Amino acid sequence: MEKAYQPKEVEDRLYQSWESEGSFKGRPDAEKPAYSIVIPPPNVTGVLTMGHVLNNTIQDILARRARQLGHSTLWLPGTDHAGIATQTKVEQQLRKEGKNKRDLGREGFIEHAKEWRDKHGGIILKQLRKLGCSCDWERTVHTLDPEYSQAVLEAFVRLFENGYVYRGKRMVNWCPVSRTALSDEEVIMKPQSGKLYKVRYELTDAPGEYLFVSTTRPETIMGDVALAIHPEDERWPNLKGRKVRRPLQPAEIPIIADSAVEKNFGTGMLKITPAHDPLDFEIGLRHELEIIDLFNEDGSLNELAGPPFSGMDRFEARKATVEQLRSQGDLIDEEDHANNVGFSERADVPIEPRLSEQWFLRYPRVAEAKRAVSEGFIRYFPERWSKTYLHWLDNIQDWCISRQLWWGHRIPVWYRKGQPRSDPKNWHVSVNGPEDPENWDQDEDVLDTWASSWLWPIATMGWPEDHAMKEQGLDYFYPTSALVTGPDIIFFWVARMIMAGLEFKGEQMDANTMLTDDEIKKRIPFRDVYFTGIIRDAKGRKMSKSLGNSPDPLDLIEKYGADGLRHGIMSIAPKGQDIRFSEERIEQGRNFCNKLWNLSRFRRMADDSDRESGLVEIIDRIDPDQLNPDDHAILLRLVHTLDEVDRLYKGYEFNSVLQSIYRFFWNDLCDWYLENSKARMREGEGKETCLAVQDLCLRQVLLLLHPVTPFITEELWKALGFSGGKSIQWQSPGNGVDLLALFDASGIRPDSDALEEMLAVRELVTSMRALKAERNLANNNKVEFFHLADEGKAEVLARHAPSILSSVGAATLRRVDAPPTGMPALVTAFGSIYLDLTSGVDPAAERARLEKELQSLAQIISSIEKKLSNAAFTEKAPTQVVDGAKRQLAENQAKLKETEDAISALIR
RNA sequence: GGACGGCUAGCUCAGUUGGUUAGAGCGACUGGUUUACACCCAGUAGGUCACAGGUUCGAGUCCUGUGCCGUCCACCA
Repeated sequence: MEKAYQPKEVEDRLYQSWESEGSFKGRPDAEKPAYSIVIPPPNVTGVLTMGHVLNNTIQDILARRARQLGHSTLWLPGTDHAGIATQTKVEQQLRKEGKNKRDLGREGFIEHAKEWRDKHGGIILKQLRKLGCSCDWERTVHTLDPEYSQAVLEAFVRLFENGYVYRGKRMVNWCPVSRTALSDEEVIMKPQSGKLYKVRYELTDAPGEYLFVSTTRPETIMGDVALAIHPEDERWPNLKGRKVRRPLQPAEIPIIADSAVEKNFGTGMLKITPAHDPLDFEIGLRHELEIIDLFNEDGSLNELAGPPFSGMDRFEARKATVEQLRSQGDLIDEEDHANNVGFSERADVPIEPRLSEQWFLRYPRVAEAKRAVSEGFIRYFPERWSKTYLHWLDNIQDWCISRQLWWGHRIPVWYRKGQPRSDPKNWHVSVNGPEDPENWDQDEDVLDTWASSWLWPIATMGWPEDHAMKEQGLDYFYPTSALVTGPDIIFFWVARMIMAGLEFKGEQMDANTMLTDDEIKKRIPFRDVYFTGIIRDAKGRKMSKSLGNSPDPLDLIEKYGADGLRHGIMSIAPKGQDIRFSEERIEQGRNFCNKLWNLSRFRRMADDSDRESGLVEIIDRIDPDQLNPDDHAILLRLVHTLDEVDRLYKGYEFNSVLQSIYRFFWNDLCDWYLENSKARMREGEGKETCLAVQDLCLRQVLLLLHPVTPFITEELWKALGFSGGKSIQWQSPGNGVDLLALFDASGIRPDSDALEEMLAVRELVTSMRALKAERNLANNNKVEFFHLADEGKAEVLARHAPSILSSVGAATLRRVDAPPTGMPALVTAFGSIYLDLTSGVDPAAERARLEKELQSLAQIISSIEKKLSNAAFTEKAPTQVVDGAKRQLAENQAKLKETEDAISALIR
C-alpha cells in the first residue's frame, strides 16, 4: 500500500466497476422496500458548480445509505432544456456567425439548437460521475425527450379540459431582451436609485391652473389616459369629472377617483397609463379607459409615442421626455428616489409590464397542496420552509405559462385559419393536433420550462402511458422518498411538483372534489424535502460565474479526490444554513481519507494474513478473557456511535454524522486505543483479541462512512478482507442494539464503567503530558512519576499503568505515602502526581503555577458553596443536580487540600 | 411594509427538552525523524455567548425589546 492515499486511480476504477456491475440500477423488487430520488434536473448545457456538488453529494449519500440498508434504490438522473437560457445562448452564437433565428426559420432553428445542445450538453452528467454519483444512468431523462414531451402536452390538454388553462389578454411581465412573457417568479425585485419627476398637467377648463403628478416613468406620459385621485381626498373635492391636458402628445384626459390611489404618496395624484403599469391597468378596467400601448416588444417606443420619441429605446426616451417637459416648463421638480424595479431573472434588465394575450394556468389542487405540507404528509427539512411555502400558496396568482420562444414544448393548440384567435370556438386543443392540419395554424408559443419540469417525478417514470408506468415502476417508486434542492426554487419547482402530483397521479378526479387525505398521501411526489443552504465564498458572497468566485469542482476533485471533496463539503453543511466555502475544509476531507488509509495500512502491517472477516467471524476472534478496560471502552463507544450516526442520518444531519464518526475514529480509535494497543501488539499478550477489536471498529467505520466517501471505503473494504467477495454497497452498518446482542452471544459484555474510567485516565494522561511538556521533557520517556492516592484510586491507576506509561512516555509511576519534596506536582481526580526531576526545578515557578491552580479551585469552591447555601436551590433543583454539586464540591475541596500539600512539599 | 434566518475563541461553526468549570476543527504559539499517517503526534494561549430588560434556585439555551448582517415576500406611482 502506498504511504499516502492516491484517490485518482481508485475512484476511476471503482466507479467503472460499480457501473458495469449494474450497482446503480433502480428496479422494482417486491422483496425489498423502495427508496427513490429524482435528481433536480440541471440545465443540459450547464457545468458542475459547488452548488451541484453539495446537492448531489447529499442525494448520493441518501441513495447509498438506502442501498446499504437493503432498499431497492433508484436515483433517477436527467436534464432540463432550460428554455430561455438555452435559446439565448444559441441566438448569441448565431449572431456571432452573422445570422439570426429568422434566417433559419423555426424548424431550422430548433434543429440548430438541438445540435448545439448535443454538442455542449451532458457535460454535467459526466461530471456527476466523477463525483461518484450513483445515478441509474440508463434511465437518464431529458425534458425534450419524445416521451417526456408527450407527457407535458398531455398535462396541458387535461388541464385545459378541466378548466384550469385559459387564454387571456392581461398584464404580464415582459422581458424586452428575451422578447417573451415571464411568470411572476422569474421577476426579481431590485432596489434602484432613480428620480422622481414632478410634472404639471393644465386644467383645460381653467387655463393657467395646474395639477401636479409625481412619476418615475415620464416616458409613458404619452400613454396617459387619465389622472386619478383618491375619492376621499379632502384636498380636491371638486376635481372629479374635470379634465386636464396631457403635456406630451397633447390631448384632453379626464380626472377620475379611485381608492387604489395612495393619498400620502407624492402629490396624491396618479397618472393612469393602463398599458404600462399593472395598477393603472386595473384602474383602467374599472373606469373603462382607453389603452395606449406605446412600446414595441423590444422596449423601444412605437409610432403612438409620436415624434421625436418613436423609435427611441425606453431609457433614451426617458431622458428625451424629461428634456421636452423641462423645455415646455412642465417639469416642476426632480428628486432622487429609491424604489424597487422588477428585473428579468435571465436577461437582467428591467421588465416591462405589458398587455398581451397569453396562456394562463389557474393552479390545480392548491388546498390539497397546502394540506400535504401542513399535515406533515410531506416533511420539510428544515421545517421552517413550510411557512414560506404555505404563505406563497395562500397568495397564489395564476401562472403565465406561454413563452414567446421556439426552444421548448410547443403549445398544443391550433387555431382555425383566418378566424379570430381569441374566440374559443376556433380552437383545437389536443396532444396530436387536428386531423385536417391544413385548415389550422398551431400556436407559435412554447410552454414555460417549469411547466414541463413540474411533472418530473411522474413523467420520468412513464406517466401517462400505462405500460411505461408499469415497466418503469412508477407505482413502486412513487411517492419518491426524498427531494434534495435549494430553497430558491421552492415556488418554481417544489410547490408546483406537489400540485402536479396531486392532480395527475392516479385516477383523474373532478376539479371540484377535494382529495381525501389517503388520496393525498398516494399522490404527493415525495415524502421528505431537504433544502440545502446556498454556497457562499469566504467573504459571504453568493458564488456566481460573473464574480468568478466559484472554484471548479473538477479541479478540487483532481487535487483532493472526490471523497475528499464530498467529505469536506458535507462537514461544513449544517442543515439548511448557508455554507461558507473554504478550500481548507476540502483539504481536511482529503486528510481524513488519508488517515483512514493509514490506519488500514497500520492494521495490515501488524498482520496481513488474509482470512474470512465477516462481522461474526471478527467477533468470534475476540477472547472475552483477554479484554482490557480500553477494549471495553472502545467497544462501547462503537455501540454508541452506531446508534448516534443512525439517528443523525435519519434527521439529515450530515455534518453531525461526520463529527460523530470523526470523534470515534480519530480521537477514540486512533489517538487512544491504537496508541495503547502498540505495546500489547509488541508483547503479544492479547494480540489476537486486540486485532479483532481493531478490525471490528475499522469495519464499522467503513460502513458508516461509505455513503459519504464511497470510493476509499470500498477500496479498504476489499483490502482489509471484510468483503467476502461482496461490495460494501450492500452491507448495513447495523445499530448498537444488534451489536450488543452479538457481543452477548459471544460472552462479551462491555463494562460501562470502563468507558468513564478511560475518559478519566485520558484526562490524567493529558495533564501528565502537559507537566512534562512545560519542562521541555516531552521527548524524554525515561521520566519517573510518583502518585499519592488512596487505595481505590491506586488500584485503578495500577490497572491502567501500562497505558499511562506508554501514553505519557514515562518509565515508572510509583506509589508513595507522603508528598515527595521539591517536585512539580499535579492534583488530579486520581490523587496527586509528582514528577521526579533530578535537577532543574525552579521552586518559585512551580509554586506560582500551583498557586494559580489554588486560586481557581478556591473560586470554583466558593461558587458551589454559594449555590448550595441557597435554600431555594437545594429545595427546588432536582436531587441529582444537587448531589452533583455536592460531589463536585467535595472533589474540589480534596483537590484544594492536596494542592496545598503539594505547595508545602515543594518548599520543605 | 411584512416574514424568516444568523450574531458563541482570530476564522468557520457545534452546543437536542434550561442544570457541573461553554466545546470542535482551522489558524497562532511551543515541542516532536517513538517504523500507520508531517495529509501526522503532543502541548499552550484565546470567549463579559451582539446589546438591554424579564421569567427562574439556575439562562448561550425560554420571553420581550433593540442593533447589525443576510434571504424571501409585497402594485406606493
